[in-house]
Amino acid sequence: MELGQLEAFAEIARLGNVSRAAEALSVTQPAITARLRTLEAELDTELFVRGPRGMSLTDGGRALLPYAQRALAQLADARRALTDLRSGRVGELFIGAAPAVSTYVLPSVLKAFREKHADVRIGVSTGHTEEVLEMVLRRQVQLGVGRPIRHPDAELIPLFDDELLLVVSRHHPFARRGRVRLEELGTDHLILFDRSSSYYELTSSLMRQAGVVPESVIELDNVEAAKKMVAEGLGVALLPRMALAAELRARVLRPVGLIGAPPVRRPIVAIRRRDAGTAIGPVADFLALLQGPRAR
Amino acid sequence: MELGQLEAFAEIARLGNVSRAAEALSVTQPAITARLRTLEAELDTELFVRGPRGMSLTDGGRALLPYAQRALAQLADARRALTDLRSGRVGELFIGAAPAVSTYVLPSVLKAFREKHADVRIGVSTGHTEEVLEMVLRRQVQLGVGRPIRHPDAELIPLFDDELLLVVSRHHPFARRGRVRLEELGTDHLILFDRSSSYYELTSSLMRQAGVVPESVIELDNVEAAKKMVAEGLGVALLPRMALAAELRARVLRPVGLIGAPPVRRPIVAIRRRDAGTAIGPVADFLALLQGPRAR
DNA sequence: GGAGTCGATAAGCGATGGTTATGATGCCCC
DNA sequence: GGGGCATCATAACCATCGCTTATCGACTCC
Repeated sequence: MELGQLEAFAEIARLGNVSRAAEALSVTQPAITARLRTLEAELDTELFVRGPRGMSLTDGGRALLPYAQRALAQLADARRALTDLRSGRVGELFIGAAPAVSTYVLPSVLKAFREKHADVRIGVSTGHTEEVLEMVLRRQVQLGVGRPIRHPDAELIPLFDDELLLVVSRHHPFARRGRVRLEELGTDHLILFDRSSSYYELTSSLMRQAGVVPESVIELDNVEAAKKMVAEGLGVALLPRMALAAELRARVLRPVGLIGAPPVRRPIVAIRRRDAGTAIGPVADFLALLQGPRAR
Repeated sequence: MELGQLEAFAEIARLGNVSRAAEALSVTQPAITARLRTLEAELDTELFVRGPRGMSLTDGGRALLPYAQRALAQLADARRALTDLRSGRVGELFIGAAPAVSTYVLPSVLKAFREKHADVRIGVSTGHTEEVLEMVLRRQVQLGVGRPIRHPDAELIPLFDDELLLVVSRHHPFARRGRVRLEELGTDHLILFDRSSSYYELTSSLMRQAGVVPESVIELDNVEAAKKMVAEGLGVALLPRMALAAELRARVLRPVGLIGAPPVRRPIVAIRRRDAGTAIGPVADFLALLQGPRAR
């Protein structure tokens, strides 16, 4: 039983005529005759009665027809489904992302994605990068976004570099100067966020290396609160740039350059299972969006 | 997209291994590799990721798999359906039959048929042969049974010869003699049935040819009543043998041979549409049963 | 009765898909 | 860490199968 045979069979049944069916399938009439003959031989069932005005289904043919049609329809659907998938128009997009990414990067990227992919189901799970890796490995999500973390089964795709930025309120003396030396932070209140975040450790070590012991430290568990406190003039903070886009644009917070300290960059990567192959469809499109300049 | 390719694809997906799939399909591994490659090329989609421990589905493969499985399942079902149909085990059997056939032949034949074909839907429509022909031509029934009646689209299959039999009650003087001359009927009451039936005309012409004018005639519209009347001694009747099986066996009615008159035989035939092809399945089995000696 | 339609058949050819043999790669275990 | 053992890919060869062209045979319809 071959597809070509079933196709021929279905067309003959539809058109009641071998020659017409051959034309419809863009082959010659003997080819169709042969297909039908071998099909009948294999099934050991006469499918049509050859009459002087063409072909008419036998009971056997009538019994076969719906199955053949359904099978062919399945394959047509399969083609369509794959085309849709490759086009990214439909399908699923489940993302695991680190908190800052989830809060400050995904919204705008997903908004852009949504515009072109209205029919894609989107899901976002937030967790620290280790948890994101877990989600990827367990296939709970197709794509993770976070800092680089090695695992034999995971592939890391660089997206962009995040940066820890020193920000102060617009009334703060640093705001005018634009650049300060690291040691000057010792005289100020330092606002740290989320001890469980990797940024905490980064910030601390930066301070230690410079021999700076901040006069006092406020510790918070989320960036939003930290930003508010800085804006209120309660202190200064080193915060990831990607979390600051809105405040910097609104000039509510001001960035201050650090003299004598290398910029603290954190690569942000996409995480995929190696065995997922080349990304296609929604995942591929979303990945492209993340890598594009818009994302930052 | 070929069936062999889909089969290979499904097997690889199931077994996660090209070599194993090849074994399962009784071909060599390169053949399966080639099938998969051409399938992937045609669909322009990677279906598996080749890992060191075998193959694992990509998103594309995962999307295709259910379609492929459903298509293959349809074809397996198709095979089964045709086998069932050819075996006659399941399906439909709609019969149109002349009244005498319907009443006196079909019950026993259908009983025998039922024993071997419990799952076949059976339908019987009764009508005179002309109506039976109509039913066949309109495809209301797959098979008609009646007397021969020509039509270009109808094929007639001889089944058996029915015979008009002279019967009398067991107390009738003829019963002892076993044979009488046609002319002797003139002194008796003749019971005729159903002026619309072809038997009426047959009987009448027989009488006319012999120059016999029965003393009196009772005309009925059904065979059952005629038999009852004969049994009650109200007269003699020429009735189709197939309607008399029970009474002859029970010796309630006695057959009487006619001297000097050729036996009046009526062929009973099956009627099918020519364009229905060779009968298969339930129809074929039923036809065989009708042609067999049991039917008579 | 001849033209036209329809399917079957024959012969030849090219493509396709199969086999065997071998290569490349990564893992596992000693 | 290196040999053996999986895995899948590739190459070369070959047979088969299916398609095309050309023709036939049967039947219809005007």
